[in-house]
Amino acid sequence: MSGDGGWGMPAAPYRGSWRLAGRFWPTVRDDPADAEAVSHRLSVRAGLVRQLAAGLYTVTPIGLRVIQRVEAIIREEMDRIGAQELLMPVMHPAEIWETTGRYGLAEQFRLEDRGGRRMVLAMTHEEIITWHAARELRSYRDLPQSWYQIQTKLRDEPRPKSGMLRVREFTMKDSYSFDVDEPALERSYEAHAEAYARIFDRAGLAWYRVESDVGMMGGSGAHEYMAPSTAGEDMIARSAAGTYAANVELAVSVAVDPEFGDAPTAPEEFATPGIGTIVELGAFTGLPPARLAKSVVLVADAGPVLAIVRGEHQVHEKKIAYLIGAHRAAHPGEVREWFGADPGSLGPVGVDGSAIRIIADSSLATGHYVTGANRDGVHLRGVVLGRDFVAETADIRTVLAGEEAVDGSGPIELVPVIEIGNIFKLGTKYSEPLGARYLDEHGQEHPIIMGSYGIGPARVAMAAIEQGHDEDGIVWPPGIAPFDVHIVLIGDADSDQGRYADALMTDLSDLGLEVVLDDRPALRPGEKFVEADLLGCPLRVTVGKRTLPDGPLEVRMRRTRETSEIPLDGAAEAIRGLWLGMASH
RNA sequence: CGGGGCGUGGCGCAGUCGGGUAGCGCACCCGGCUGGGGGCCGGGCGGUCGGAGGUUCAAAUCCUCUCGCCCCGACCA
Repeated sequence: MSGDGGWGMPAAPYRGSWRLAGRFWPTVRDDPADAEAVSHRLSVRAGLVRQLAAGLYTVTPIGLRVIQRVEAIIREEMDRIGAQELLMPVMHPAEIWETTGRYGLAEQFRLEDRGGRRMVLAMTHEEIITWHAARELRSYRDLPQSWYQIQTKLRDEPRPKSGMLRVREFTMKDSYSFDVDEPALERSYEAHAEAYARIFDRAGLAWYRVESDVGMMGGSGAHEYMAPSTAGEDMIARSAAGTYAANVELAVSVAVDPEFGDAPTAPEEFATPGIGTIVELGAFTGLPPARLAKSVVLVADAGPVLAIVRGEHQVHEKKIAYLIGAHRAAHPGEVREWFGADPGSLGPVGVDGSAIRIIADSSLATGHYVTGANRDGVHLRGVVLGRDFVAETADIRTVLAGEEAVDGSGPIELVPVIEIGNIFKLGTKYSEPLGARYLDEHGQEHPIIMGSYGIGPARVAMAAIEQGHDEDGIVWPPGIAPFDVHIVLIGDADSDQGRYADALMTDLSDLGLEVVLDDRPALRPGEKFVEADLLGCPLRVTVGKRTLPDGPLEVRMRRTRETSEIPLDGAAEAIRGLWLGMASH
């Protein structure tokens, strides 16, 4: 499911070529002190962005070219599937958000206008677009519709970080589909999935599509588009063959069973003085973690819960939350009151299931385990689920690298990723409360079935930097580079070389390439080369005194650093040929 | 919101422990040399040390409060 480029054709609209002299292009020699992520460091150093405040960035003219190329690709591919661009306000009346119960969310910026009317700043636009749909779409004849916009969104992030990767104000492409029923939604969803594959391929990213969390509110399906990067905040689990891929928030796997040996006919007590952790217990018993059971006490609204996973696993917060709702860890005093022992010696045997809900991870269904005996310093061996204690079984564990994919496609690897997009079957989550309904051919009223689909253009750009850079700077994929060709002029603009470089820029532009000509006066050649490497356009052409009068012209590929020398005669066509060769791989 | 770190010319930093006239590199300005990988020589401009209050003869340095930014965690596109 991953893309490796291709589709490198420059996106419309053609935005022209630049002479660099006099342009605002604030490069930086040193890494900014507060930047950690590669994309953060390089986007600042290459003069693409400047920070205003935490999570608030200004995009420079040259940075904007990249963003606009990403957006142009998005527009082409959205239009191709028949989606229609519109634009909605960033500021909304609070009442609409109250209708769906989303007024007052922590990340929501809220304000009042001069008349004291409560307003919110857009985190997203489901409410607004559904409000319009409710007024305009009445009949099955009006459906399906797909509407999209590229618009500023604001979220009061608790922790902005990593430059443009996690910010409080950002541009997002979001589309919304309106359909008569689930099969129709499925078609809209698949159309978006195809568009997204083309978009991320054209942007030159390596990416995965993974199953994602639909949240506790339901929704019938969702996928996220993930660009692998160590700067990523998310983690996906993926099989070697790639047929299984999911966000770790819902990833499942087949745990690898250890050699259990024969179980004793009944649990046997043994003393474990001073043992309080799985690591200590493993060392003490000489058993691998997979033969130990870890008991975790949680407190949900409905009461205490004993969650049991194997020693090598962790209780997965979200998975357990699906079962028990909001919860917290039990206090030590509560644990002692309910179990008669400290957290280091807990276990399910003998626990009153009517007072304490017991949930065991499904990996415990086979084998026999060492558990706490609910007496300090005492454990039990040979504990068997179903024989020695009763528990609900469910998948409540985190996935571990090396476990088997559930579809049998091999061992799981965990990959850090940047989320660059998502597609989500909303169903009637918004159409119901906002009254978006249509009449079918029999005059029956139904709620409109919706989907929503997002992409963060700046994240696409930052992910491209994360995936494409070297020690000298950015290595843009051809599809979204700020320019296709970077001409380094060594010498004055008013010289034979200068005039040649200018003419070459014109020729290349006429062939459909976007060119930046570094005609800045009084800069050392070395500075121009260094900054060209930093900016990372796919091709660099050097025009200097060696070039004229007879050539050759030196052309260098940024990615491979390969230099080729081409004759002056037909140079523009030859450069275009090189560019096409790069862009199609 | 919990934990940690940092705020000193435009940028990167030293000076803070052990109070005593604010320093370095780069950038910038002027002159010259240079001109294919952030070049060289000479001469300059520029900060009152995030902010407020306090201690002291004296505060970048000590104390209190406060603002901002970064990183880890929790949370999220």
